[in-house]
Parts: sequence; C-alpha cells; structure tokens
Amino acid sequence: MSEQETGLRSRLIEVGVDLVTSEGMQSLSLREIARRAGVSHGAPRRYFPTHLDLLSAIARQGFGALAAEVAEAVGDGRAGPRDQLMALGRAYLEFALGNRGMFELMFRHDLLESDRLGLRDTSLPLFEVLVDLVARARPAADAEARVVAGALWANLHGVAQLWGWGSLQLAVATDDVEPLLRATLEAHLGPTRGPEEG
Amino acid sequence: MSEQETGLRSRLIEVGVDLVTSEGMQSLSLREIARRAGVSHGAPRRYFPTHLDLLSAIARQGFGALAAEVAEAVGDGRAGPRDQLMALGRAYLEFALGNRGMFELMFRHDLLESDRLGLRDTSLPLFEVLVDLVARARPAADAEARVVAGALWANLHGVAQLWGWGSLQLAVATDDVEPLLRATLEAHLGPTRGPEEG
DNA sequence: CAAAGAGCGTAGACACTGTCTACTCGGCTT
DNA sequence: AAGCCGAGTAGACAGTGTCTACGCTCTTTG
Repeated sequence: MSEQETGLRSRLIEVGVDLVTSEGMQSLSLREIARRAGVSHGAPRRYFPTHLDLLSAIARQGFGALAAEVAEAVGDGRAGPRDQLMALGRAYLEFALGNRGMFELMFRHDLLESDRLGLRDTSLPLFEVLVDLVARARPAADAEARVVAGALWANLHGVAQLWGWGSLQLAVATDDVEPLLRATLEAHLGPTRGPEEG
Repeated sequence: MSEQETGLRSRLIEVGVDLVTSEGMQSLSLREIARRAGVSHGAPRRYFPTHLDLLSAIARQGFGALAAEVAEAVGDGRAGPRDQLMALGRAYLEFALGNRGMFELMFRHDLLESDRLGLRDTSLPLFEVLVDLVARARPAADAEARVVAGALWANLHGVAQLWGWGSLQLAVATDDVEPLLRATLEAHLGPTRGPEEG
C-alpha cells in the first residue's frame, strides 16, 4: 500500500509469498518463481544475486506480517499485560499454524545464519515488546525478565513447531492446542489469579 | 554392535551419519552418499526406494542416539525426578547443539509428516519417560502431567532451535544457555525448594 | 536529430540433482 | 552344466542454481 513498486523486484517477492502460502516451501524454486512472474529464469538475478537472497526477501515479508499480527493482538495495553501475553502467544501460534509454509521458510537455519534477514530490525523490537510485557506481568523478578521472555518465546516457538507437524498431538494425545498454550503461559508467568478463572 | 550388517544398506546409513555430522545437511545428496560409499548413484535404490527413505533411515539413527543419551542422562532414578529432568533437558540441549546437522535433519517436516521415521516406536517411549518424571516431580497436578510434559518438551525444543541459530543469544543478550535451561525447568516444575539454592 | 550508452530482460550452457530403465556379472539352485 | 536371480553399473531424462553472452528499448548527449 505504501509503495506501489510495480517493478519486477517486488513482483517476484509477491509471487513467492503467494506460492509458499498456497503450495508450500518446496515449490519456491528460482525458476518456478520466475515462471509465475512471467519472466525468464535469469531475470531475478538482476535484483537478487542468489536464490537465497530471494528467499530471504520473501521470508522478511513473513516476519513483517507476523510482527503486524502480533502487534495488533497485543493492542494498546488496556487489557493488562497478562491478557496481552496470552493474545501474543495465540497470535504467534495462529500465524505459525495458518501459514505453515511461510513459517517453515522463515526459520530455515541457512537463512537465519547469514544475516540476510535483518532480524535486528524486524524481530528484535518484537522481542522487546515481549520483555516489557513479561516485566509488567511479573514485577517480582525484574532482572530476569529477559531470560523469562526468552524461555517463553522458545516455548511458544517449540509448541508451534512440534504441533505443526503433529508430534505434540501424538504425544499429548489431544487435538486442541489451547491447553498447551495455557500451560505455557502459566508456566512462565505463574498461575492465574486474575478475574478470569475456569 | 548388535548387528554387524556389513551390507551396503547399513554402510549407506553409516556414511550418511558421518556426512551429516561433519559436513551438514546440505551435503546429504543421494549421489554424494553413494560416492562416499564407493558405489554408483543407482545402487542405493535397491535398498531405499527414494532419497527421502534414505534420509529417514539416517534420521532414525539420530533419534536412536538421542534416546540413548537421554536415557543415560536420566539414569536410574536415584537422583530424584527433578534432577533427572534437569539432566534430561541438558542432554537434549547438548545433543541438539553438538549434532546440529543431524538435529536439523531429524526435525525436517517432510520427514516427520510421512511416518517413515516410525516415531511411535522411537520417540514416544522417550516422551513417556518425560511424562512419568513430570508426574513425580509435580505430584499435585497429576491429570495435567501429559500437558505439562508436552509444554516442557516444546520449551526444550524451542530453546534448542532458537539457540542453535543464534536468535536467542541475540535476544537475551548472553552466550550461556544454562540460565535458559534453568528458567525452562523452573517454569514448568515450579521454583526450586530442594537442598540446592545458589 | 542521430548516436552512444545504460538498464533490463532473454537464452543458452554448465554442473549438479533425483528418478527411471536397460544392462551386466557372479553365485546359487536344480 | 544350464538357468536364474540378487546386486550393482551406466546412461538417459527432466529439473535445479549459477554464469555468460547477447538483444532490446529508452534515455541522455554530442
């Protein structure tokens, strides 16, 4: 919306996002993206030196979308930090389970290891939000807020991954993520003693 | 040890394990494995109908090794369930961080989705150990032991993943996993009130 | 106004991949 | 001794990512 950018560069990214959403990650070959964009297989090279660079650009779009959904779920803070964290966790899980191909692409190790993704710009601010919410939801342990936030993030991420490919369903013997989400939040924030109960 | 199995089938698996350990997952092409095993590229087909089947066999080896290390770390139970869980978590993390290529291979979604891995036979017993330890470490909430164990597993797995490619180091701003491991255990088992208290 | 140039995309080659099929070769059974 | 069958070879095929040489079109410039 902000930038029309009708150029080929953005079109390749858009095609990639659509492709990974509808067909999954294995269909994100350089030549297939070029084909769907209606250009020859050599064209992307002008904008992305390598296939991995194009994939990284697509993944960045995913991180942007995730950040947006999480930010919207967190809201303005009128709900209180605990409910905000619950909404954050739910948004994270819903994104991961609703955009499985994109989520898989985003956390490919070979993309993350090179700093092509620029996580410092996209994801770190998101993590700071998490740290802040944790610090406000657990005012007691202030110094450890970063560690708790890190563990909580890892927990959400692990649930998203393991649930995504069915391992957790098999192990816990259920088909509802909600109990796992609740258990995760309660583990890191302490048991609920707010107005909500049951 | 139990089976010599000097046949080509087991040799291919062995070569694959060595290869993924030393060179990483991207070097696990069918032809490269065959090359290192000293046979033609068509030979593996006699034992593994497809490349994915060979990869799955290699990954199974990984799951076996992980199960063995975890079982050894858990020990015979003289240490008490809480220390056992700590040892389990540490073993899981050490395996993931020490065998990164193998760990990545083991949790590839396209391997997990097909039931080629036979996780019901290899990993589910391991999870039952976890459930049992959780139930004994938290005798209060007995019915939720499965859910807590699932959340704890997800937490360990998430820490392993995110730490493995450096995201957590960046976020939490540390270079030691130990605090994250401690936070994970304490979150799901409650604060330590044992003899140790540093 | 014509010519030079730069930006952008095309097209083919190369090495590599996974899969399929036809073939060969050695040891066993009958 | 003859036939057969397991086991591995070798080549073909479509597809991939990268590289290079080549056009086309539009703009700038002499």
